[in-house]
Amino acid sequence: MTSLEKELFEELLDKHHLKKTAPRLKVLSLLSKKEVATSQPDLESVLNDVDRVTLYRILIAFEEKGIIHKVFDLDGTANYAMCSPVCGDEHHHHDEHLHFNCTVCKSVYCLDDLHLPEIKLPKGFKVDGFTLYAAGLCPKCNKPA
Amino acid sequence: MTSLEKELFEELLDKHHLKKTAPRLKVLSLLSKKEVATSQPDLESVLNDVDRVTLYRILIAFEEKGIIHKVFDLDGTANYAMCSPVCGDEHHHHDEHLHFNCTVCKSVYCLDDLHLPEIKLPKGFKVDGFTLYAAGLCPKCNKPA
DNA sequence: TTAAGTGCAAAATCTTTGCAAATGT
DNA sequence: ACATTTGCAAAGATTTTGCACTTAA
Repeated sequence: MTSLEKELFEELLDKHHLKKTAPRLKVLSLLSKKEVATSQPDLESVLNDVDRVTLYRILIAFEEKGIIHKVFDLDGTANYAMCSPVCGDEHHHHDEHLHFNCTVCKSVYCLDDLHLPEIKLPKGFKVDGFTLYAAGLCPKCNKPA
Repeated sequence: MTSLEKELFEELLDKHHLKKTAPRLKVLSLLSKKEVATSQPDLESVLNDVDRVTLYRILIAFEEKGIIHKVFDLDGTANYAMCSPVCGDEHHHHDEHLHFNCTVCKSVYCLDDLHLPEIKLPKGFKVDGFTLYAAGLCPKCNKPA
């Protein structure tokens, strides 16, 4: 973790009135490094010096504050990813992103900036937001053999 | 369960080489009655004479055969719904449906027949199928007070 | 100093597995 | 009769809760 990154993370924690503790910085560092969403078990195995319970609590806190968000992969396991660089305020959650599930490597990509076309629902439904899941092959697994 | 329904369910089970047992018929009857997807805990509480383990196994078997499908609500809990009337063959799963999550009553509607507009992904991704989630108010909860 | 956060132990849940008894074909 | 399917008991895994100790502010 570069010192620049560290500053960024500390700023982020400050902004949300969270203390800048080692476990939290580790989680942020890890998630921000990855372009894909990471499952709780995966995080756990990498952060093996952080207590499992602490990890749970960090993830919950981060999600509440809008620092990270949860997406579910095809098996229904929760994966966590940073909210796009500076979406992070608690009220404005733009959920209009695409989550891409790779069927081979199981990675979950959050393709945040993508315009969804207008979609019309049957009468009576009032839509607050969309989330689109796509399944298929990610660039890495789509390489010709 | 009318005798007509019963016939239908038995036929369905036959088609998939599953025995027509009481627990299975109950699950089918329950799910087919509901327009919305039902969570495993909900099913469990209604089918209180069916063992929890049996329910797990029935749901797994039905899903494998393509009789029902799983959708995840906003909290990540799995909800089960009948596959649309006669989609039920194991190979052709048209996943192009919209799952609507009501934020008030938590119901999950499967709006199967809905055309999704074309969506373009970044280079390198190969898409097999889309699933669209929408959150908001369902017709019931959207009624003026 | 003190409120927030961590880590451990223990409870509560949820899910899976093994096997004998029951059931459908 | 035979292969499935069920129900129970027990193992395994996951998640939550309580509380004393530590740490950032």
